[in-house]
Amino acid sequence: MSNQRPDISNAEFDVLDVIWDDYPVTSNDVIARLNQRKEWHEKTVKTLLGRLVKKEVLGFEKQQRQYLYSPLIAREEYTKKETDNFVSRLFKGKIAPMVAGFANQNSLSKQDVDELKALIQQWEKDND
Amino acid sequence: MSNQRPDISNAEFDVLDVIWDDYPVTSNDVIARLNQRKEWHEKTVKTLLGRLVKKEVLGFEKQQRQYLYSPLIAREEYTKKETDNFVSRLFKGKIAPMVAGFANQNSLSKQDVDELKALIQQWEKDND
DNA sequence: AATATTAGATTACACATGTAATCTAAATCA
DNA sequence: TGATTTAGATTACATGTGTAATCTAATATT
Repeated sequence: MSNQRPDISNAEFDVLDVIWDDYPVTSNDVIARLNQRKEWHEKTVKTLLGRLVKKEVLGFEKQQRQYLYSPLIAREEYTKKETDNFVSRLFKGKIAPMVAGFANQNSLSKQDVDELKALIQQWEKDND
Repeated sequence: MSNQRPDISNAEFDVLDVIWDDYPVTSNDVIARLNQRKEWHEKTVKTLLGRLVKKEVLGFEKQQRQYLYSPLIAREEYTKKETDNFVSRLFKGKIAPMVAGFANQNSLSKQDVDELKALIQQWEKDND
C-alpha cells in the first residue's frame, strides 16, 4: 500500500519543525520563529512553505488573504520513519550499536541512562 | 579546527558502505558487490567512485591501469558523526526519546534489549 | 480614490545528485 | 600489428535544493 511520501529537505525540515511546535500558523509566525535561529530571508521561508504545501506535508486554510498552515503529518510519525530508515542504513537495523556509538562518544548523560532504563523496564513488562 | 568534510550523498554512501566491508578494492569489485543489491549500471558506480575521490572520502593507489580504492574515513567515525547530527536535529540531542520512538513502533527485539542493558551496565561501571 | 504595502504565486539561478554515455589512452586479443 | 576491449576522465542532463527576486492582486494608508 506504500504511503509514498516525498522527501523533506533539510531546509524544509527546519520550517516544519517550528510549525510542529505550535500550529496553525501564518507565514509571518513562521518567519518570526525561524528568525530566532536562522538567517533566512523572508522570501526564502515563503518558498519553503510553498514547497511543503506542494509536497502535501503542510495544509492550510485561508484566513482572509493569509494562509493558516498546519502539518499534515505528525512529528512522531515522521521521526519514527526517519529513525527506522537511519538505523537500517547505518546500523543494519540494530538500535543498540547506534546507542553504543552515541554513548561511546561522550554524550550520554545520567538522565539519558535513567530514561533508557525506564524504557527497558517498560518493554520487559510488556514482553515478559 | 573544524574538520570540514563534505556531505556524502545517499548513492555515494551505498558505494562507500560496501567498500568499508573490505578494502582495498578495484572498481570492478565494488561493481560486483553492489550488483547483489542494486540495479546500477557500471558507469554509475564509477561516477560515484570518482565523486567520492574528489570529495576525499576515498583514496586510491594505482595498480597498473586500475585503481585500488580505500576509505579515508572510518565507518565508525562517520556513523558517530551522522548519529550525533541526526539525534540533534530530530530529538534535540536526547537519545532516549529516539530509542523510545523506535521501540514504540515494533522493532525492539530481546537481543536489542539485552544489548542495551549491557551498554547501560558498562556506562554505570564507568561513571559510578 | 490614488498610492503604497503585502500576501502568496511565479520565476530565477547556481550547485548537488542520480543516472548514465562518450572520450581517450592503455592493454589485450586475433 | 591492427582491432577490440576496458579503465578511468570528461561530459550530459533531468530533477532537487538553497536561496532568493519579481509579479500580481488584494488590502491598507493618505
